[in-house]
Amino acid sequence: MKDRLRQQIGDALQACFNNSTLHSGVVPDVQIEIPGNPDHGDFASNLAMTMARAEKKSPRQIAEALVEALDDCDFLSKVEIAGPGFINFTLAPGCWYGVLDEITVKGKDYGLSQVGKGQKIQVEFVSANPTGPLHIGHGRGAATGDAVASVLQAAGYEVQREYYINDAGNQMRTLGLSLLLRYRQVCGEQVEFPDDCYQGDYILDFAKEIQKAEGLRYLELDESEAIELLGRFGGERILAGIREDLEAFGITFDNWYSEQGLFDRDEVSAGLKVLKEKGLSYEKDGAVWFRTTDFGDDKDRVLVRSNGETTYFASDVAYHLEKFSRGFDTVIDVWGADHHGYVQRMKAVVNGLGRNPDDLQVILVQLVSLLREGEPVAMSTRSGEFVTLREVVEEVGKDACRFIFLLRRADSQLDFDLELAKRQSTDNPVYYVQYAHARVCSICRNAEEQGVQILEREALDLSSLALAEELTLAKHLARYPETVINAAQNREPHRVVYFLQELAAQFHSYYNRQRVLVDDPATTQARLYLVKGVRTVLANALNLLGVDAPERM
RNA sequence: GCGCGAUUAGCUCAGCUGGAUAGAGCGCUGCCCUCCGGAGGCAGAGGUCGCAGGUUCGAAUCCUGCAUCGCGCGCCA
Repeated sequence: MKDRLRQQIGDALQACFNNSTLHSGVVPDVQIEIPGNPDHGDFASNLAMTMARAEKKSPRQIAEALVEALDDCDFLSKVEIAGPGFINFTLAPGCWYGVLDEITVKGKDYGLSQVGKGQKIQVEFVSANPTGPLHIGHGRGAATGDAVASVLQAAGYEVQREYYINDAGNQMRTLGLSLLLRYRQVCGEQVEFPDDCYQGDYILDFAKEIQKAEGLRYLELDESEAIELLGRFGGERILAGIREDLEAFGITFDNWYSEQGLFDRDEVSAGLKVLKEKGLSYEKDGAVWFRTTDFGDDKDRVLVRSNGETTYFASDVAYHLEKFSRGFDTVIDVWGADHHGYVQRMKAVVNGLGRNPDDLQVILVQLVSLLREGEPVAMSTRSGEFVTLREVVEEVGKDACRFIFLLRRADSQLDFDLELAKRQSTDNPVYYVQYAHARVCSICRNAEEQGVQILEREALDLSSLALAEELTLAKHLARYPETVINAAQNREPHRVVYFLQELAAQFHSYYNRQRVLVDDPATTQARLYLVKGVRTVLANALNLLGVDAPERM
């Protein structure tokens, strides 16, 4: 619709140049926006104002010339010049109801587009270390990454979802040590459990299981061997749990990528070699450094420590090098906001490797504060008693959990009230939206029970959709595709959430004032057609967020 | 100290990348049940968009400075 209008304006502009009403010949980017105030029509263009300087005429004069040159066309019902020089366009109601046909025809595909042109994008998210269960913060990262990926897919990008497993390095050793110490305790030894070991109860539980299954075997092993074995065992075990938790959360990855694999295939050392050959690294104080300062970082970063061990950063360099070699146009990393200091250096790496730093985009996900009836839920990381994602999903359900995680922009800190999430009332945004969907379904069931025959499109008379609220609903439905595109291009799935809340509000309001199933058959048919469009769009949008659209609740 | 991010209604937050009278939810006040699910709806009050400058036809939005808050600044991961 917008494009058609843009075309019309472009033609009018050309006509003005041709008949010399306007002189500059400069064709600016025609901006069309949707005014906040409905009195200003359905669309508005600021074209006349932006041209004022080049034309050396007042915006209103330009606007008049443009409006004069505008072809008569059936889809515009009113064109006005207003304010300092806005041109406001009001569309004929009929063309808004055309969107209902589009929705009906496209069904689940309504809202999909090809603006991504098949560009390859990888979204890497969660990527929690396999040293403990996922907690609530990981959950938000999971919901965000998955929704970003979905929204990108809907916009025509080719998307891969990847989980990077940090299964190498110190943390696995620490995990092995933690398990070994707990195991010794379980076996009756008096050993101290240091602060820098993993404190959570799950470690102790595993240790008990191991003792039960394998007896005292690990006591007899060489300590370093025991640590390695237990670290590997524990890591695999925890990772399996993470997969289960994510599955229960409705998230599946296309690829699980192991850091250890990078070492096994010598890709870390290969990556280091690439850097050296490009002159991007140097030795100092017995360590190897990356010249990230050449690309905007604060200081250079260590790749290989003086003791010969590579850093996590070295793995990440190799990992991102490898990612881009897989042919992605853009790589998106979803990180906890506490890692924001890391962004600059990774972009420096990408830059140093000869790519546009914007090819790596980082979405930072802020903390989640867990509340219960407004009171903070204690989350002591010291004792390891954090709230796990699993617990929260079990308590409030997948849908509420995912929806609430996406309620705010990712970089905005989020309050998550467990009681609110469970409440079945208007305070709870997820129920509010799902309920709208269930209500439409309910209406459709009633229609069926009453024996309402659904007519073919040709037999429908949409002119009975004459109410302002009906037009408003149709207009909102028409905005869904661009909402998805905006969400994709800005990597901001919360825009879909806001869209949904508004659509649900409009629907509830309409429902409350008007009956769909009325005595007049033509009106009933037309309203059912409208309301089914609402249902489809609600379902499509919820689906993008990984939230179910229930038929009854 | 340096860097990053924030600052919008009593509270939690949007604000479509520079547009016209700044929006929503919660909370508050007052209404609406012979009605397809009241698990709802309607209305009202509530703002010098942190402060001060600048850019221009036009600024919550862009630039500069300041203030306050949060986070990050290991040869950890």
